[in-house]
Amino acid sequence: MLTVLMFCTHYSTKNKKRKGERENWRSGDRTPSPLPSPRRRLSVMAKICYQILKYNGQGAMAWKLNNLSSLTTNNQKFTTSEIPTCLVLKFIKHLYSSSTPHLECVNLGHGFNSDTFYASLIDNSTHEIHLNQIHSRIVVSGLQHNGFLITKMVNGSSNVGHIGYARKLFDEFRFPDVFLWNAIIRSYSRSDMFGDVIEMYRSMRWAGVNPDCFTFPYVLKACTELLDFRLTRIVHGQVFRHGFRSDVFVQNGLVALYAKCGLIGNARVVFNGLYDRTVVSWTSIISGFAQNGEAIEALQMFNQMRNTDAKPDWIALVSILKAYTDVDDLEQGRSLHGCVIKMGLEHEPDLLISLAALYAKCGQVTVARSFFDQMEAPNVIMWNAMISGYAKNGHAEEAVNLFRDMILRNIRPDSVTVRSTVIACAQVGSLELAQWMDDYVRKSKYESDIYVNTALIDMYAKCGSVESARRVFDHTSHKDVVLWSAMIMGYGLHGQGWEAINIYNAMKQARVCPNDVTFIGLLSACNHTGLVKEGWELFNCMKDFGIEPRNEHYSSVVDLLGRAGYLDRAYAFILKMPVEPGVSVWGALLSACNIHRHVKMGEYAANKLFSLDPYNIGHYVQLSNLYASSRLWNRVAHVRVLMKEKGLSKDLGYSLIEINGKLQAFHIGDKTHPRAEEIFDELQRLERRLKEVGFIPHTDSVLHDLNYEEKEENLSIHSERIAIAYGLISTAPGTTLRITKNLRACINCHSAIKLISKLVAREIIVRDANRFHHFRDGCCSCGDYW
DNA sequence: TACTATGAAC
Repeated sequence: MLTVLMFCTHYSTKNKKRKGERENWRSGDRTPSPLPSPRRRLSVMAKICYQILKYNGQGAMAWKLNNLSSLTTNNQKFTTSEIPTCLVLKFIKHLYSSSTPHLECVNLGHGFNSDTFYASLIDNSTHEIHLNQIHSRIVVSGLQHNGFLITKMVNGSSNVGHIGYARKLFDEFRFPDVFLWNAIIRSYSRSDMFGDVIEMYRSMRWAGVNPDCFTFPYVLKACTELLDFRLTRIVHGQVFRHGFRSDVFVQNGLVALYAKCGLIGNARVVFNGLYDRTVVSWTSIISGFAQNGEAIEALQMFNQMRNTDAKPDWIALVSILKAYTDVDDLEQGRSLHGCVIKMGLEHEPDLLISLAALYAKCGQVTVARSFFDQMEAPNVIMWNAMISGYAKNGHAEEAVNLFRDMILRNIRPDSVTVRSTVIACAQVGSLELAQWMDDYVRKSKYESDIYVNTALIDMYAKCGSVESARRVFDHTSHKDVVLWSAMIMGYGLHGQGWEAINIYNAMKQARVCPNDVTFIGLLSACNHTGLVKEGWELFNCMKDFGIEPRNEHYSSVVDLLGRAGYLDRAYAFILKMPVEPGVSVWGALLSACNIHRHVKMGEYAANKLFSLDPYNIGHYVQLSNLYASSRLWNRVAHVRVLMKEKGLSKDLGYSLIEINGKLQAFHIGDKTHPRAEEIFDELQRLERRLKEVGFIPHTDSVLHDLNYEEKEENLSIHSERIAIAYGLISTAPGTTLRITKNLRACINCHSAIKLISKLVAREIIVRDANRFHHFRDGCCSCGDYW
């Protein structure tokens, strides 16, 4: 109060200055101007100032409304219901700036002081400032103890998103009735502050006020959100005791609550007990079934619903669709789609989005796209469904193009869009694109979004620049376990096992607890670097963190041991596994047998693989290579027959290189490029120089077919070599060449590229199917460990 | 004076 008095004194002494300042705020100056002072001391205005200051903390803000001069409606009369908000506000402003506000108010008619008038003002308010002013008027009119009006005020405050103001209003009211209690409970519910809902509910009961049929829906919703089973039981008991066993709103709340808690049986009992079922009751039980993975039950319920008076709407369908999307059930989704058409709901935008999401997730990108194209104005979520659908199904370029489209059309991407696009960029593998995307993120508001940054780290690692990945990592201030793990993975991919371990140690220092994924990254980093001892130790300390190893972890260890030549240990390790060994485990053993030419064990592993994963060509090729390296030609032929029987043919190898932002693909012996002649000249030149320095091709790999490419007499025309030659003639000396290959690099090319990097003094970065190879000055970052 | 259900991206 002291502040207010000072405030008023202050302004009455500076009365002369006032006029100029008023001009100022009227002309649109946004800095809060001082309040005009009342001409008469101790006027009504002082009270108003007080209220505004108290409830808003920014009293001057209240005076920033304009167009004051146009109000000349003193003699005009409105009934309360027809007063438009703008006029009301003009009126209030006029009232406030007038020298005799109270009198003018009276002049305007009696209706302007009634509670219905204020109720209409409150209902029309769209901003906290309006409410502040109305509240001031209420206080001035002596209506501050009117429970109805204060309830309205509380509701109004929560509608404009000001829960703190609502709470202040509530706290100042001495004896809140059930309406006011409901209003404050509702306010918390609307602000998703469910803990407070329960707290207020408790206080309400403590104050001896009985909850009514409007109280329980909010309380039940809060129980649903908090997933507090103990509380649920208590509240259910109270519902029972207060006699709301047949109130459909309350009972609907209970159905939803039990369904969300996973107690679908209880939900069903409550639902069956309802004799008056509304759309909401049906939707609650249907989505309950859908969320609990009982899609068939949900659909049956939906069909039942269609035979009732409750007109089914699309909401229930959305939750059933979601259930199908979650389990990739395209067939059921399709039949539901038919249902949607039969019901004439196929133009409902939200259903279209759900359908598109289903089709996109199940790989039917074209169908999803047709929905997308059908929509007049697809929203962000629709764009996101398309972008991530494309990215997930190997159409990464399409995803990026869609993102560009989106920007061109001025549709604001959200963090999910950005993240999905970054993931797509990672798949494309172009560093230039990666940098473009990074730039975009830096300029957007998602610069410090941890999910986006995690995706960026992964993207840079996959696009060949572990340094850039590290830069993003260093610039992210809050690091969670996923971000740390992404960085560890990145180092692993580039064969920098020690860096990965350093990061892991730093992570522990930062008191971030590793998870299963962290260890997958660490173990694969050890694999790619040949750190057998370290990998083994890391595997063994997983249990210290309470992490149960999965197949991925076991296969890493098998790989680690097997590659280092400890085949028997690897085999014994598999036998001791507490879970059934999967494809990755036997695959690791087979490839280790391949390296060390252990035919017997390799055959054993291959047979396991053939029964677990019969249509994966890789296993057959591996076995065939194993036989070939042991010169068991009959068996090689036998494997070939097996492959033919299964109708499997080998993947064609190709390499990509990006020159000036354009991706160029080359197949083996590819002469289709316009500059093919120059390319092959360059290849021959390279070949000559290799011979000069004494390079001897490993002819073995022709037999081995290690990289799955067709058997060729001339190893120098493997696709990565052509890409390198093209890169050399198309870029300035010293430029780093970045190549992506769909298969593993063959040992011959690997050795040749090492030398080439030295001969042409270039860094050559090759991303093969497994990892990155950085060739520089005659060496490869993988240390021949791949 | 007012109430409950629901979903799409990751």
